[in-house]
Amino acid sequence: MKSPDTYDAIYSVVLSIPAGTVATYGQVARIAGLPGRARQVGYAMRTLPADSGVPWHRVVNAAGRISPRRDPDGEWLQRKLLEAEGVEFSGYDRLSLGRYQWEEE
DNA sequence: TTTATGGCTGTCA
DNA sequence: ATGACAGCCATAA
Repeated sequence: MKSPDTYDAIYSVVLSIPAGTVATYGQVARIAGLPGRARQVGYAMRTLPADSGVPWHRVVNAAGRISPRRDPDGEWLQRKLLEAEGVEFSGYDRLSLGRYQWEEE
């Protein structure tokens, strides 16, 4: 792999997101020390090992929505997982960022 | 190696 | 609110 530290930092941040809250890709990227690399965070999620134990569902895009990924079922799964943590959705995939967005330490 | 694509973001029309 | 553009750069072919 190219930079293990990068992924490690990303995972670490995502793992730090409290249940019932969400964070944006850009936010995670910045906290992980990767400003402007939100996309790479998304890639990190995409290539996530199924057994990584990373709560990727707590990461949403800047609009407070679930990003349309390649696997249509994941979108549904993510919403379900978030609802299970107490996050309310306004529409099919929308949620109140102002209320659930994670405030980093 | 080069190219294309992508779970994004912020700005502007 | 929606759509187009331009940066960011790792992964896949």
